[in-house]
Amino acid sequence: MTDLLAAEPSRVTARRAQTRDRLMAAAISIFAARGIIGASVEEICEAAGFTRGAFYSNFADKDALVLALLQADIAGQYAAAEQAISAMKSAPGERTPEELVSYALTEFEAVGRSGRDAVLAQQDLLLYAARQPSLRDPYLIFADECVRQFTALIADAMTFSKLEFTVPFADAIELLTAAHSHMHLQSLFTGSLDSRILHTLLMAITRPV
Amino acid sequence: MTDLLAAEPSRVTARRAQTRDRLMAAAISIFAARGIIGASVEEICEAAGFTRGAFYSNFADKDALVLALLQADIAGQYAAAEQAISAMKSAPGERTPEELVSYALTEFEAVGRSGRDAVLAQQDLLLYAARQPSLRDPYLIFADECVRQFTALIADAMTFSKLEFTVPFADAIELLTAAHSHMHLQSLFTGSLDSRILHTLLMAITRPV
DNA sequence: TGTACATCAGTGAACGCGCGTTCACTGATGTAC
DNA sequence: TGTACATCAGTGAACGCGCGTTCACTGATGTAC
Repeated sequence: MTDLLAAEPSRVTARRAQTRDRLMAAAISIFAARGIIGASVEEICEAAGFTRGAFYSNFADKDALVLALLQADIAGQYAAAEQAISAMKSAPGERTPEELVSYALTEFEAVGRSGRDAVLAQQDLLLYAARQPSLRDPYLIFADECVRQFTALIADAMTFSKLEFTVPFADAIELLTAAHSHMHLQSLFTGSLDSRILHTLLMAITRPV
Repeated sequence: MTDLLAAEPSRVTARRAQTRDRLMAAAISIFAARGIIGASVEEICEAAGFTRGAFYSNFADKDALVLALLQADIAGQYAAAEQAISAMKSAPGERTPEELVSYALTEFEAVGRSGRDAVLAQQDLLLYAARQPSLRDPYLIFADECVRQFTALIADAMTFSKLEFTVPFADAIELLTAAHSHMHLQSLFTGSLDSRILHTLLMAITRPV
């Protein structure tokens, strides 16, 4: 019994895990460049330094890889939120409450996946999931988890900064999420992330406690 | 001289224009279903009732079709904005100023391309343009024009409703655009368009003159 | 520790398929007399 | 109006190519004695 249970995790050897990781990392940049639909398995394997056989030894097909990426992203998002909160709490200099929250959001960006590749890949993922019925539910779970992390971050930042929303909390989160996405998509064309809009929105929907 | 000038438009026969239109309409639904990258020329032609030769007789390649779609969308957007404004001005019943503006936005949705296919195709177009250098500038021109229409609509609606923004006008437009896009993307998963967020935002960033 | 064997992880050739694009063609449309 | 000819618009077969997926294989890793 004990042996059987122990056998399961030991099946996933370190070598195998590393191969999976390299394939997944390569996939993000290839997805960003060509889109999930346009990315060929060969191109991903080449970028990761493997042949196509290695891919099919690790993933049933392209959708399985996409699913694995979705699940892996949640962990990173969680770490980013935690780190952003503690960064804010030890923010240097004098700051207005709004600036503190803004600062937390900026940290959140910096820690999480927020480069051009990540933005392109993530947006592509959304569209892919909206089209592919088999990925719809996994994506919704992923999105929910992202909103949960984001909510925790904001709630903590608001309490710390002694601010409250002038609109229902859920609406505030949704508006911030919308502005956040918009900002990222803009950055695909301008080349740089401009968080002014997020700041404007924050000021418009918050007040001191 | 007159003949030469007159000859140009007569080159584009009615038959040819109709073929182009049918190909473009088919392209939107195929793009929505499979993505621009994943959509095959054959599938588009089949949906439009032509063979592939007809496609290449009308468009240099797939990118030329995408470009034509971009340009065609601007006209539709313009008509939608105009119609939304006049619909608002003759809105039935008693309404608060915010409701009037909300109503104008809702009308804007209803008239313009805002079905599931249009949302998917438009979002896909954004990503496609962000990746394809040759489509970057045409897309930016398109996006600018959309913002211009949207701005005209909002400005008119605000004046009519005797409201003003509590944030800079440009920021207000950007926030509304962000909420607007967010709403549409949400609808891809929920299946229905929920404009509550737009209304919340409007109330948060406006006040009576 | 050393050896013999078993299992595992990744290789690379092969397959069938569908794609984008081209082009010689034919029927439809337009023009000149 | 009718006829003969020219141009146009769309057809459909053909091409070369790259893709996803499979599979017999080999070298690497792990295990038992």
